[in-house]
Amino acid sequence: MDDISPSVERTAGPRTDAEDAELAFNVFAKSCPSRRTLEDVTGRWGSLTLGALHEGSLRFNELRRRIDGVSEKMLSQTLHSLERDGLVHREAQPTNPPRVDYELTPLGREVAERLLSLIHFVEARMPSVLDAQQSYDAARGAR
Amino acid sequence: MDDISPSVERTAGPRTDAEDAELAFNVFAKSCPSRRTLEDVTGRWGSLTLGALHEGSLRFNELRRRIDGVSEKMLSQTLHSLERDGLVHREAQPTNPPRVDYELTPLGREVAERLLSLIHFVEARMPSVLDAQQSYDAARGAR
DNA sequence: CAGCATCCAGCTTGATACTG
DNA sequence: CAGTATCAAGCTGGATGCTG
Repeated sequence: MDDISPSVERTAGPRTDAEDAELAFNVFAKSCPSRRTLEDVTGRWGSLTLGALHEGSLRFNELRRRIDGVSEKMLSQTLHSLERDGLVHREAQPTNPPRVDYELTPLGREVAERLLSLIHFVEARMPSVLDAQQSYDAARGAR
Repeated sequence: MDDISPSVERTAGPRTDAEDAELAFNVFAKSCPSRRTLEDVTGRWGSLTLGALHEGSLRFNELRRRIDGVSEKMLSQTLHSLERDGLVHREAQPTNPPRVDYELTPLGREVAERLLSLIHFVEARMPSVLDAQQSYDAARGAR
């Protein structure tokens, strides 16, 4: 029940490549690797990093300033994950002082586009969300 | 510099409503409320909950089973957040045993669509991601 | 069934200090 | 500049037990 290969629950019959991909990697299944990747992408710092890089390549400390509140450590860690997933490319120049640029890969760009669609939508609807929160808080727990 | 109202950095001049919304609520700013909401939406359990509810309304334990690995506590907490943000509607029937259905609000549905676009894309490209991970691991730290 | 309250292990995170 | 290393602390999240 806890098999190695990508989690799958299928019935039978032939399938298209598209079906295959979606069925083979199902985020709703606990042990599916797509879950980890989705978390890298949507995580607190991952989403903001991809969002920032969508506008163009940035250096380490530029990213740090752009993403208000991220620590050196978390940014470093986040960039490693995204690079490992093949979403971000790291370009280091062996100069002194060192200069390293980070930019999205083609795959990363596609991911970032979908992510930004979500981010922009949330930003645009914040007034509605804030209203809902006030109603909710007014109704129940003032805590 | 740490003001109360939604974080803004603008130059000047008139603006459209759309511009207004995007500029007023900027996730890249640490203290902007949109950041919290984005985290509710993209968080580990929030994203899966919205994804699951996109296919139709579900009861508490149906959700629990659907989202492999979520605990009672986390699901409960997640649903409260999403309800508070106005993305999920809770419909309780005062029967015995109790029956509670959760479903997306219109706003929640729009968010879920954008989220699912991202989720499906990631699922579909997992083979590429897995390849990238292997290359990365092979090159550097076998850790 | 649909939850809430409590406890606590441990992973994540943030400061700080140090390296190339 | 671009990170790594280390350590304390706090929050996340799981397990358990109970309520309506």
